[in-house]
Amino acid sequence: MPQQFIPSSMPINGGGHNNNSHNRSSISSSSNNSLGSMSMKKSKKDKPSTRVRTVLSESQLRILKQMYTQNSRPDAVTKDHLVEATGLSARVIRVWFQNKRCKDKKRQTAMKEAQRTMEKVCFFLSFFLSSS
Amino acid sequence: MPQQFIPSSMPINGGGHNNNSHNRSSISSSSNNSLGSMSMKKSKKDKPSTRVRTVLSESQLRILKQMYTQNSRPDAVTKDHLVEATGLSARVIRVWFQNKRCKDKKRQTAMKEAQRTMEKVCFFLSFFLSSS
DNA sequence: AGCTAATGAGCCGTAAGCAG
DNA sequence: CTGCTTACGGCTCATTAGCT
Repeated sequence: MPQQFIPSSMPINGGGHNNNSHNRSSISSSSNNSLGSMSMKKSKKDKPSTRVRTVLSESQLRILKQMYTQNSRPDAVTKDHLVEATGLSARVIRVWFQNKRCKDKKRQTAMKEAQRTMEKVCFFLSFFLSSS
Repeated sequence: MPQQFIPSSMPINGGGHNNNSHNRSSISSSSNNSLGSMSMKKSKKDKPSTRVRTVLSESQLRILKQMYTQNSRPDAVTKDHLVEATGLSARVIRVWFQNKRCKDKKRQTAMKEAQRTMEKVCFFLSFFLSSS
């Protein structure tokens, strides 16, 4: 249930990294293409654990993001384009956009909520101050 | 930013034992690498202690350090380059950067602290001197 | 002894999986 | 498709252990 909570406090800090980190990414190490050949069944029964997480490289991410700003819901042709441009599989592209949309929406909702509570706080604050 | 608390908050995650070990003993001190004939796999029983400490050669270290000055937090592509350039495993590269960052940070913090206490000392010193 | 690779725990962001 | 959950890769920080 609560994977998501609204922090409600300014980033007190967080351990760790400066807020600007866009550093994420990775590349497939030299030319792997793990798709296909690996016989991983899609049986829903048991997969004790082998999910292959593709790590997107900086450049791939940049391409995807740019496209996203133009159109968050690209049609098939566009996706095809992206496949070619990034070298990723169509599936990865699709999933990326899905996740991105979802994430964005969630963030926006959280932001609105935060703003609302902020306004409330400000209101009460001004109220108390004016009463004295 | 300077202060860092370790929250130690709720233990949400169950478990989490992940261990991937790619083990690769790369011992390349400048030249020779021949084989790792000694393949000590980790048998879970009997050697609580045999860590393979990689000794970095001068040239490898130079490459890493130079890259570090440019970017202390390289992305995967860059790391991949480093893997190729140094002949070290990706894991070793990653760990090196982690340790380096940590070390740097610690040193910097210590330096700041030292400076602060220095200022205090100077202040008191000047105070006592002026009083006489 | 000091340096510093390596390890482990705890956490975060997010790609992948699945239900609806 | 959305929305939620899960598992993975990487990070920090503290600690352990192998060199010179």
